[in-house]
Amino acid sequence: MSLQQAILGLLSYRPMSGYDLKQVFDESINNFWSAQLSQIYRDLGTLETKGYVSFQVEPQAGRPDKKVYSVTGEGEEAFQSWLTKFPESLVGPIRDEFNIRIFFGSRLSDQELVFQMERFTRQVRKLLESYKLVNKIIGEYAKEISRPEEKFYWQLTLKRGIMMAETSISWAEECIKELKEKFQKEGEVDG
Amino acid sequence: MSLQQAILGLLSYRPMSGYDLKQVFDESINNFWSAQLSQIYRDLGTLETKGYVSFQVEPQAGRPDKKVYSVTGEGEEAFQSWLTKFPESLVGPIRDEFNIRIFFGSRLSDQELVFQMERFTRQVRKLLESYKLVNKIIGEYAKEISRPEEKFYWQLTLKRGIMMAETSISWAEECIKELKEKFQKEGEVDG
DNA sequence: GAATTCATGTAACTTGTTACATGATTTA
DNA sequence: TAAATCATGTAACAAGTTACATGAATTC
Repeated sequence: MSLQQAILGLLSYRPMSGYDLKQVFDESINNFWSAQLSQIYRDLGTLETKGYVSFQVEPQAGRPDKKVYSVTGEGEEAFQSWLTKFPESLVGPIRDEFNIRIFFGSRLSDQELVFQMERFTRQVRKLLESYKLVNKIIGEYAKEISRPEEKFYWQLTLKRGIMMAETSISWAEECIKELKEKFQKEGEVDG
Repeated sequence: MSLQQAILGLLSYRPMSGYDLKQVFDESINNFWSAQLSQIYRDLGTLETKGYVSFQVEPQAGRPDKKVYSVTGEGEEAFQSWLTKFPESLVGPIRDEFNIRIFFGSRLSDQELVFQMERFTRQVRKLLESYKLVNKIIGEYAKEISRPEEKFYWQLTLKRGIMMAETSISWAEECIKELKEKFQKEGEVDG
């Protein structure tokens, strides 16, 4: 459901093709909602059947034709009504495969866990770096679509991603410390 | 995929019915992986077809029969091999509907956003409270299954949940502050 | 008397992922 | 010459959600 809403919201800024939408997802929304191209195309189809979007074919020289989608009046209405109806529960389920492996960590060596945790922090640090870039893109994009007032809200959501990433790093570092202490103690007992 | 692995891992501690598994998910794993009962039953079926689990029917007085599942040798092997093979990317996609609404926050009033943010913090605070309970359950459960060494790893994953929840609250409070500043400024301009 | 707990599931549906297919143009 | 980019999608599958069905026992 939410992917369709996100698509409607993005199209309300400016008409786009499925391919364009994928770029926007990857360089901004990705932080809290990701989407595969195949899913975007499918949901654009569903939205069209519902009458929430319509498209115009834009021929291109030496490139495949573009289908440029825009939100219809009905779509605009549906999106606005979805947006204002916040669900009772604002905290959704989390799914994290890394945590499952840590949960069953007794089956792995503590050295292996430290190694994976370090790999984890490196990946999250990269993510954090990419967020800095997103911050720039946000400002430019807001100007591009002549909606400077959007920037404020986009930054709120980005801020959350940044804070979460920073917390992830702190957590992993804490884990590494505890794991190292653990196998130092165990070493003492053994030796 | 991961749900099946989580089920195998939990069953390796002690044989359980689908219903039992649901309880364990709800009061511990829920923090980073949730599951519907219907999905658990389905995946138990799939695991059985794969030969990774087997069950024994346990008749009960005045209650429906229990199907108590346990991990087979093959299942044990499959789980261990999954566990040791960490994927290249340790940071999975996030999906958060609340963030989508904030992202498109310019379509809502700042007062409404403050209201929802406050509701959000209250819900996360409740979650945090429930984590304290989980902490107790973890200790008891580790003893119950005679695996005191598990507690350490369970606490690592729980710690992450706690830190994430705390960060969410900080973020929302920061947002509320900024939103209030925003509409105070706008009030000044208007008045 | 109504709701919750225990215990099983099925069916229908929605959402997300992976692989495949096409084909020109541009960059390394 | 291989790959990435632009641009469309389809098909098959996996995973997750919601609604429905049964039925006794217990608690409010």
